[in-house]
Amino acid sequence: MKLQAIDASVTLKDHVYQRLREAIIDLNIYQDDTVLRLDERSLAAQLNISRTPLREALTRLQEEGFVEIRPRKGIFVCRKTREEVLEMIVAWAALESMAARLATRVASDARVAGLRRHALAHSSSSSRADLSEYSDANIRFHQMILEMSGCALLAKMADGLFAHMYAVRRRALEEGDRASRSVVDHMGIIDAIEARNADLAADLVREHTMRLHDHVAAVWQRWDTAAGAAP
Amino acid sequence: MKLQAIDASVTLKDHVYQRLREAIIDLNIYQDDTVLRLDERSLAAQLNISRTPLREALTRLQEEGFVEIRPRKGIFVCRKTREEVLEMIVAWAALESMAARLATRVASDARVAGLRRHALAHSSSSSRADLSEYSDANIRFHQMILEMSGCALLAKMADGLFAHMYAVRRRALEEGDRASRSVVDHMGIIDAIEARNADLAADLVREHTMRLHDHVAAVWQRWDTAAGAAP
DNA sequence: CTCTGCTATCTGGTATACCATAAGCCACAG
DNA sequence: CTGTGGCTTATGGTATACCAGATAGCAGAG
Repeated sequence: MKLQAIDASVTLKDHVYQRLREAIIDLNIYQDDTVLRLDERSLAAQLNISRTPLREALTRLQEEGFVEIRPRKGIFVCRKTREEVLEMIVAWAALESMAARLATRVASDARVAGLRRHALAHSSSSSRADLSEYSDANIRFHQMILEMSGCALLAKMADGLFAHMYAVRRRALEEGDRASRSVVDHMGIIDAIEARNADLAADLVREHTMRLHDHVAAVWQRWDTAAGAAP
Repeated sequence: MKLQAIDASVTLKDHVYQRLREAIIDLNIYQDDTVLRLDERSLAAQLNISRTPLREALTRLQEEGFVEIRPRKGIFVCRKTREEVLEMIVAWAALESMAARLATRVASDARVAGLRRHALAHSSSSSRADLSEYSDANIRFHQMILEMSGCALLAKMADGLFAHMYAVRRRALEEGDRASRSVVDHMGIIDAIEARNADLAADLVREHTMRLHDHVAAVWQRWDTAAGAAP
């Protein structure tokens, strides 16, 4: 008889953490009049657990910048300011640029071919109305580069940033003809990696991501007034 | 009458977190026969608090990779593998390289002058036996570049990496004539920033940090056998 | 009518009690 | 002597009780 091993390392607090994380990411907090207040007791009741594991999950979420816990005031989902978003994009550009550089050295030809295949398969959707699909494919493209670096930490750190930017990215891509420009950029990046040109690949990735940075900087001035220390 | 506002947002769990973090960083776990096991109850007794805030602090430390919590097994201080250390150095190079690039655009002449002053003040200690002092000054040098970027997130992310590398860096600098080479590198970096040469500054910083990467990769093969999933 | 101060209540912070699993020890059967 | 099964104990996981600050509403003094 063969039995599958049971993973006893998944605890309630881990489940709760993941659930809350997904829920918060799905919120699309920006511009909505969503209630950003979380109540420990009612959350615990909803999830049918006690406050203890819930609080440990919330601690993790605070650590990652998804929520802010103000003692005896409340727990609030964080609304990133424009400056914070811009800084996240800068950090992302830094990480992915390095990833592209490494990829030119360590990525197999097969992986590069796979990247090109992915980019080609989804390039058409940029011209269609289905920008949401293109947005997902676009994120995947960047994740693939990060994975091709062979450096798991780069990918992990970038993923942490991505999580905060799902809402942002959708909106950013929907404006102007950024999508088609994006396709051109992607092809250039793939060519550089394929040619094993480390400096060029790193430069192109950085410039590509920093274009999003400049775009966000130019388009969204309203944000910096939205959040901050409430009285 | 003027009174200083009281910061009521510092809670026990925050204190505990900081204490434990410092204690763990001071451990210099590598190569020691230090006990890596932490016991919740005895820790709580030592700190004279209950387990609840302690556990929340430990959750944060786990999130940051300082400890590993194995359900019903124990809490262990993490010993990074050689591969993990190398990846941290890569990520660090990525972040600081971008920081240097930004610094060439936004750092004031005064800040750059301050950086040069710092580097000059401590360059002599590299030839002396006091490598510990040089190591601290060296870390400070890199932090200054990160701060000069004006991007707080880059600095914050890099600091998270530094914390894990205090033990590593001390040892790395103590071998060979890396210290004197380091001084030369630093001056080149300062010159590039002063000349507002973004590409050069970014390249020099990256290459400088990646030299540490290659050094660690070459010197410490033993690590990759040390840690891992214990039975 | 207005302002002050009390109080009821809500919220997160902390302490404690209890639970389930893991691990080592030991007695007993073979 | 050896191996098995159960018991004891240690450990983290979870639930619950209690605490103190924060907040809003209300009553009474002015």
